Amino acid sequence: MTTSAPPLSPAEPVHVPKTAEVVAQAIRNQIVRGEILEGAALPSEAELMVHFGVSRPSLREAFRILESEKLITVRRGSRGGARATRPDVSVAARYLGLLMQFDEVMLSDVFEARSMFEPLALRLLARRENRVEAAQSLMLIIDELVPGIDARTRMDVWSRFYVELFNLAGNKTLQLLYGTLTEVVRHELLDALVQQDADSRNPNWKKTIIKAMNLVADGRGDEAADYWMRQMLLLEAKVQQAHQRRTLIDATVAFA
Amino acid sequence: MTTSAPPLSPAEPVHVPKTAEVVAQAIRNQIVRGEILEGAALPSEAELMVHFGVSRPSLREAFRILESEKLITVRRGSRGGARATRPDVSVAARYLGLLMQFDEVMLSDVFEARSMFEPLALRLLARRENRVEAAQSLMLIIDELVPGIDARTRMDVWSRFYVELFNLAGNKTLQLLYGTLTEVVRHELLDALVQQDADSRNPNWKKTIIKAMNLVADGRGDEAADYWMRQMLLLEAKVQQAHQRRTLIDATVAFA
DNA sequence: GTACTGGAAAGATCAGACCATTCAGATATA
DNA sequence: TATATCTGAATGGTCTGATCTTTCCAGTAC
Repeated sequence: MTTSAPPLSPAEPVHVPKTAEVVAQAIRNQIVRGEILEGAALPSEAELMVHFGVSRPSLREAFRILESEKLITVRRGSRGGARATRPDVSVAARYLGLLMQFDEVMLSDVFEARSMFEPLALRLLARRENRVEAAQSLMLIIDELVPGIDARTRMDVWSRFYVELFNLAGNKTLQLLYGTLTEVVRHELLDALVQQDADSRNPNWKKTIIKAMNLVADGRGDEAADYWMRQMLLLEAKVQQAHQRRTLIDATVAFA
Repeated sequence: MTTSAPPLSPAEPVHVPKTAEVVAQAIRNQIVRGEILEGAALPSEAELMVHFGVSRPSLREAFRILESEKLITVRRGSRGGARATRPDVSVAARYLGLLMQFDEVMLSDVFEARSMFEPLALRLLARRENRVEAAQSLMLIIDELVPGIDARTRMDVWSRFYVELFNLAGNKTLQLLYGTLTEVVRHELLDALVQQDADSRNPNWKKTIIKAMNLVADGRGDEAADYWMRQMLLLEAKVQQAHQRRTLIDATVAFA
């Protein structure tokens, strides 16, 4: 007799992994787990082929995947081959940027989100024991913003400031996300700063920072955050005009 | 005569793009720019080979890259081929997860960051004109949290609540980042909820939400955010114990 | 009209070849 | 002896061609 088949749900297309994916996954795991150290060389293509029992094209497809994830870099020539690499936020930023382009996210939207992160860092920092020294070291960075330096250098200083801010704040996740967002709008940031040059020398920026840092050092994180956010909103108002209605897709040189 | 070479900076190895990368980039651009619509089929391998003037292996390497980015899906058989796909946060989440594993980010760190996002959404929402209706619709979702439902369903309700919260808040970037973070800790979230089941029926959760929503509807976003955050810190204290010192790498089945 | 079946379309994988790059050691030269 | 140059081996980059597998569609039998 034939037992009638049980009713099935609508159909769920299972993804059959291709050889390259499987191989890439295996290598990825080894790297992430630390079994292959950063900078260490992987076996040669020939060895990996026999190890995984796959042909060269399949192995190379796996390499391309891992390369696009910046997990490996491949060099040719003698003593060449694949080496494990430390991935950075640029990859995550690329994908987030992609998603944002699909969603037609506006630049102003990204800047808004970014400016909401900074107060979070201030709050966290104000809760830490080393807040006084932290605030001081941050002000040291800001001190480098002497009048007359060019936009490029200014951006570097600001970058270092924020990296250090989130670093001291102590939440690595926030730090990563902020870094990713910054990477997404990196070009626009530079533009904004260049434009700012035309506007003013903005010496009162330092005062803003100093006041916020003092609040942090006093452990008054909420006030620091509020103050910072209000100041940022003022800046945003300016930047918004420049980025009004612009989406990421307009801004991206699209990896060209 | 030989002019002496000018002094060079330390040496910056230029990345020579491989054929597959170039092809992948070209296709990616077409997809992102909307020249290839979601779900639309790309030309067959044979056609793309002549179009880009590359061999089959190179083209296939490009396919693997795009596939790993969820920009295309490839089906075999008659009427098969590559089709454009809408990428989702899972890809970004995978990479962020990778980075976090490298940095040995603790789970508690991710949860902390995640819980700092929600107040941001409340603040934004309280500034919007439709805040009253928004708060009401959000409470409708929370109403589904009747006693006795299982953890899986509860997580779905919570997911919908947060998706809708960030949706109504109006900042797509924040929404994306929150979604990404949630994806990163998806498994642990379910665990946490299951554990919660053992703890209590927590009927006072609803009260918390209702109070926060009322504050939002009143346009008192700061208070709502503060209140929410305080409540969340209480929860975190519990969850922290479970996740104490655990890094993402412990938690990840590592794409296995 | 329904169920089965054969073929065509298209990707998955492999095998082998040849080219290009890089480094190290050998060689030649000052 | 020291330095510059050459040469070859190692290794990845790319291509050509072939075979296997999956999938759909149309034709055929009942």
